[in-house]
Order: sequence, then C-alpha cells, then structure tokens
Amino acid sequence: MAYDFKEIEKKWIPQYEEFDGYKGIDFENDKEKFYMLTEFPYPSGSGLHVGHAFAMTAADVYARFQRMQGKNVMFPMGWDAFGLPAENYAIKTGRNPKEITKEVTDMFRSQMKKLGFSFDWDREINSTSPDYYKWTQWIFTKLFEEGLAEKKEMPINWCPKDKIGLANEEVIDGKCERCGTEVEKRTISQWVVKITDYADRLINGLYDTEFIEKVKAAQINWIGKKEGAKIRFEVKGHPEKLEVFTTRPDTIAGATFMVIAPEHALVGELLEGHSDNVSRVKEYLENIKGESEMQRTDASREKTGVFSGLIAINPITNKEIPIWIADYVTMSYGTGAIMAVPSHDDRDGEFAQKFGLEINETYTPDDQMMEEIEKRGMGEKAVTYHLRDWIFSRQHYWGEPIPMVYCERDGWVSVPAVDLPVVLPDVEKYLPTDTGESPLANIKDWVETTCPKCGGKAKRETDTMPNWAGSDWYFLRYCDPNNQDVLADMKKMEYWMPVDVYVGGDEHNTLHLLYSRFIYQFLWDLAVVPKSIPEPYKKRISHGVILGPDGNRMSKSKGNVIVPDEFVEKYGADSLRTYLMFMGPFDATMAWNERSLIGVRRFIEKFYNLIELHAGTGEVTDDESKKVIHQLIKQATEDVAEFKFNTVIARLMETVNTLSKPGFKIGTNDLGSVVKVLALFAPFVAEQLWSDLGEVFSVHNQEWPVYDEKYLLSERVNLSVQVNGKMRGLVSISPDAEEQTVILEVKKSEKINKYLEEGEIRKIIYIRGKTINFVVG
RNA sequence: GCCGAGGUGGCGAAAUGGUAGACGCACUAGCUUUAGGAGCUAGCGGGGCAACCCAUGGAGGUUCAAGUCCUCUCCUCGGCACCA
Repeated sequence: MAYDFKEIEKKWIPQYEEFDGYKGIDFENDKEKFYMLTEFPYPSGSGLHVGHAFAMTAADVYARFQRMQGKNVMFPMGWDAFGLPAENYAIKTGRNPKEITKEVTDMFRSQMKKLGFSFDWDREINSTSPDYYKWTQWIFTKLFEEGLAEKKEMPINWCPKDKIGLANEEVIDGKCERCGTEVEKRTISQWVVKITDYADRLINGLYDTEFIEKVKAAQINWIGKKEGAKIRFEVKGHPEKLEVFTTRPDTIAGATFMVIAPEHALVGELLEGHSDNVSRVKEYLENIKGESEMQRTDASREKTGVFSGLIAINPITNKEIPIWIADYVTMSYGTGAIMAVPSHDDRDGEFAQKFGLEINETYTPDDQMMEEIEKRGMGEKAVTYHLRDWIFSRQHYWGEPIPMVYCERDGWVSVPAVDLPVVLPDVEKYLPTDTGESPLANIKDWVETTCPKCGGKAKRETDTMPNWAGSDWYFLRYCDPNNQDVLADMKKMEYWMPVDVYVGGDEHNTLHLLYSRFIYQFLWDLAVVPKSIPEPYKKRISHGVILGPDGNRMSKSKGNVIVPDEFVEKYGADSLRTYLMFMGPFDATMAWNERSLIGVRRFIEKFYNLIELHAGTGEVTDDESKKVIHQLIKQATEDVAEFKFNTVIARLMETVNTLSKPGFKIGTNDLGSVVKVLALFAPFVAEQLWSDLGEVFSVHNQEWPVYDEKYLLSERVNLSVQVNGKMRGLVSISPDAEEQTVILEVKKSEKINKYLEEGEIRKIIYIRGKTINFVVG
C-alpha cells in the first residue's frame, strides 16, 4: 500500500481520545516528573496560526522525547480567552462573547488534535470560566489586602473616538489599536498594582533560573534599575528645594542649569505666581499640549523648552543656574527634574547649545563628590527603576470583573473569598459608555450592592482586569485544574512545579513573563505556593518566527498569511509538523517555502516505503544497517535534548536514503527504533508503521532507543592529511593507528609526498582519527 | 543611543579549533512514460583543459591548523528608548 496520509490520520486521530499515554499523573513518584509548558493561546476567530503550530510542534516534540525517556510528563493546554478581539466581534455582531469563545475554542481544540499535539486534555483550562477567574479575582483581593493594589488618579492613554482608556500595549505608534485615532493623555481613576515593590526580587530571582541570556537581558532591561543619587537644589525665593535624580552625582560641578518636566508640581505653582515669564511658559505648555505621546518621545526630534524664570543654586559651585521647562524631561522617570550637565550629557548639551546656555568645559568628575554631598546633607544615594506600576483597570466588558466594592463609609473593600467569583453579568450592549466606564456600569442592579464590611449601601467596581491577569498564574492551575477550594493543591504544586521548560515568543519576554513571575513571588509571600520553589519557571526558551513566503512578517494586509489547515489538508499533519521542525534552527526567523514542505513530504513517503519493504520479512539486521541506525539514535538523543530538531530530521533523511539503497537487511527491532525517532515529529505515520511492524499500540509510550557504541566504531576512517595546514589528501586508516603507521601510509601516496618533498619535515601533529599535519620548511 | 541575536552557494541551512557547504529546495543532463505538485542516475560555490588557485561581511591577530578563539570595524534583524 502506498502512503496515504488521509487514511492514516482518519484511522489514528480518534484512537488518542481515550489514550492515557499523554496524561501527566499526579504523584507518580516512580518516575521523574517533567512539566513542559507552552503559552496558551488567545483563541481568535481566524483559527490556529502557523506560528502557534510551530511553537506547539516544537514543545510537543520535546514533550514526546521526555516521555519516551521515561519521565512523567505534564504537557497541558488551555485558553487565554478574555480580550479585545472577541469583544470587538461582539460589538459588531451583538453576539455574546461567551458563545463566540465556546465556538472558537472548540475549533482550536480540534485543530490541535489534527496536528497531533500530545496535550493532556484532562487539564484543559479556560481563563473565562468562572471556576477559573474566581482565583484570578482572589489573587487581586489579596494584592489589595496586602497594600499592593490601590485606586488612584493616573494619567492614561485615552482614545477620544472610542471613549476608552487604553493600556500602553494597546497603543500602536501613538494610535488606538482598535480605530487608529491618535491617543490623548487623560487622568482617570485607575487600579494600580505596585509591581515596583518587587523590582529587586524580579531581578535577583533571575539568577535562580536557566532562562536563555536574551530573556534575562530583556527583563533586566525592562526593569531598568539605576543606582545614583537624589540631590536637592535650593530655588531662589522659594521655600522648597528642587529634588533631582542623577546617576552621575560626581558630575554635579558641571551642572549649569536645571530642567523640569512640564507636568512638574513646580510648574503648577509657577503659573499661579507673578513671574514675568508666566505668559511665555503658558504659551509653551499650550504648544506641547497638542503633541501626541509619539511626538514627545521621539528622541531624534529637536529639543524645545522655555525658561521658567526661576533660579536655582548649584550647591557645589554656589553659582546661580536657571531652571528651564522642557518636554524631554518626563514625570514618569526619576523625580521629573534633572540637573543638566551639558558638557557630559548629549541631550543636555544639545539643549544648552540651542538656547545658548552656559557649558562648563573645565570641570572633571569627582569620585569623592557623593561623600561630600551626603556629609553636607544635600542629598543621598538612591535607586530608581524604569519599571512602572501596573495599571490594572480596563474599561472593557470582556474581562474579569475587579472584585471590589466602594462603600461611602469604608471606602474600597475587597469582595470576601466566599463571595467569589464576582460573575461577569450578561449585558445588552458591549460598547463602553459615554463616560468612559465599562458597559457593566449600565447594569444598575449589579452595580448596586451592599458593603461586605458594614452591610450598608455600596457600589461595585465596573472596570475589568487586563488580559495579562488570567495568564499570571495559569501554570499553577494546570497542576490541579478543578480544585474548588484553593487555586491549586499545595501537594500537587510541590510535585509538578516549577515548570521545567517554558516555550514562548519573544513578545512575551517582558510583560507576561515579568507579570507572572511577580504574581508568583507575591503568592510565595502569601505561602499559597510551595516555599521550596521561589521561581515558577526553571527554563525559558523562545521560539523563532515564521515569515510569509515573501520574507515579510505575515499580515492580512500583505496577503501572505499561511493557514496551517490548508497544508494539513494538502500534505498531511505529519509532513507539516516535520517541515516546521526542519525549516531551520528552532529559534531562527525563517520564511515559509511550500517547495521545501513538498520535499519533506517526499521524505515521509520514502520512509514509509522503506519500513513497508522490510516489515514482516523476518530479516536479521546486518552490520552496516546497525551502524547507520545507531548513528541516528545517537544524534537524535543528543540533538533533540538541545532543541536542534532540524539536524535530527536531516539525519533521519540520510538514514532513509542510505537504507533505501539495495542490499540492506533490517530486522523489526531496528526498524522500530527508527520509527520511534520519527514518532516525535510525525506521530500518525509513525503509529501506522509501528502497527505494520506488528507492534501494539502505541509507539508513543515506548521507551526511547538506546545506542550501542560498539556499532559506532569504524575499522577505517578517512584521515585528512595536511601539509603546512593545507589539506593535501586523505588516507584510509584504522582510527587508532599509531603515528608511524600513518606516516608509512601517507608516504605511499605520491600526490601527498610531492608536498612533503618540498622541504624538511620539522614537525608532525597527529590527531587520532581526524588529521595529521606535516610542518615542512 | 542601549541590550540581544546574526552575517557561510541561487535559496533554507550543516560544521566538539582538524576534509567548509551535511540535509532539503531550486537548477542542469540522461533514463523512465508518469494522472500523485512523480520516480531513478549523475552533476551542482567561483576561476582553470588541468595540476591547482580563490572562497564563510571587512581588516588585523593567536595557532601546526580558524567559519569556529581574540581585537577593531561594517551591515542586517529583534527588543527597549529624550532612562537624567
């Protein structure tokens, strides 16, 4: 029978429904546990993307490998299903996002099964299920109770068209992600989570992990810890001193002016005063008000600013220095005020140049300066972070309701655990209201409630959580997905945690990864996760990106989107999976190429034919076949462990090419070993071939083959002969031949001898089994 | 500007400091007469009839030996960015 992937898939896919080989078993202490995690997708209406297929196939290959190595593997999957696209679709169609989510997750699940991912479906979770978000809400109440969440006035990105607050990540190039309108800054009351309290721990915790370098760097960079000093400058005629943050207190003698942000409190005070400069300051503020966030943060832009009329005193030089207002200084970093050292800082220099301010070229940085500053009480050492507190409110419908109640008497009160979850109510309209509140604000009898503390009248919070909330702790829920009493059973977490390998995309290296590490550390402080495990993820690796056939990032507008289903249909899931893993290194950026996929398809066909040819013949494997097969096993064992899948597939191809030549005899056992290697990549055809070899279901819970060194030893090896470092020929010789034997053999070759006779042999370097180099001169 | 990853045939890519280009795609020639994006054999970095010579972004260096290690430099991609 010829290879027919449709028949094979039709036959085997249903068999895995009841298959327990893919399930992780709690407390299976006879085996080593292995927790393999790949990011749970946002299930969008357009279905599983080829990027998902790529990342998940890689994780699947690795999970299968660990399983065959005899480990008890947990490889779960779920849905991160709250979010804007479902809400937008609901707004457009008037349909309930709950229904839409159900349809879409059903579609995703079925696509994943068709692709042969070995997920443990008993552990499936859904962030939009009340059973799940009960605990997302519970975590929030704890943050509040521990003083890490508070509601305060915060400037946010505001879309004037949609009348909605946007998170930074929802602003693309200064424009609203949904409608493309330029966003404005607006101040509204928002829940804020103090992730900055954990900044140092989020850095230090990285040293306990085996994250790849790039991920560690991205996190450290994002947190942006800077050590420096806070220094106070006297302002003439003003009672309060002006505090600045600087990383270079040693350069203070070079500070010839100061700059404050337009939002700085001092500017507000100034406008109430009678300075001659007030009108000019007002004019400047008016000018920059119209600027978008994007314009303001464009580093290449020419600097603008205005003299405030205020004069400060440099505490070291005692010179009077002017205070300027400029938008290149922002309130969100440091103190919103700087001492400008134009001779040392490019931006300050540029500013001084433009406005004709003094530049002190003669000063030199002074190592003792900090000591002096502290002694004189002018300032002290300080640390500042780029990481900002996490704005946790969204005025959207499709998210977890923030489980808080506002009482006139008691202020904000968290909903007690017994009353959780606060279920997201059904609404008529999913659009935000004119006031910028979430649609929940329209449901009177939901909003109006009683205070959990005093029993008096109170109102519910109508904002919902950001889409990061559900993914902050999902890896814990997989350990115990149906627990009604706690977020996950402690013993089960102790067994499964930490995540051994977490495969994900670079786009989540800062936000998701940092947020979830923060929440885990917070839960650790609450002692609701195992005390012995301070970090949730042992190893984080990031997968590559698949570009469209034109070499560009896939996008609907470019029309270069690859939909995996189409290729499953055309060439089969096995070919698609194997091609995805063969494209290049696991972490590289690679362009889609259908011709190469066809090449992989040819290989699978050839593989199929090879096994079919030998199956049931009762052959005894000959030495040459043994050698080829054991080389394959060795390379596969080593390379799969390092996520080097492309080279394993190359070796599989070589193996099949060699063994397909006439004359090889291969027994069932050895055929089985080769099928097991293929099973990682092409699970369905491997299952078929395993069955054709007369073996019992399933190839996927077999033991990984072990190679025997004795088959890898060769009697002869081609030794490269170099003369003065240049390759001059090969001699076929025993790999452990003595140097004298090699030299005798080399001398037999006229071709090589010619070079040896060009001079006297001064030195011979012989590397057994590899090379011999004659230094002639 | 900072951080990270890279630069090897027409293309995707391989190479514990030891035969550069495995494997795949595309291409060429020959054989097969083939309803399936076929199969088989051979060739396939550049130059040269050849012996050989030249080739891993560029320039130096270490070494018997460098794509691989070191120094400098150019470029590409990804992330962050008026970070004080």
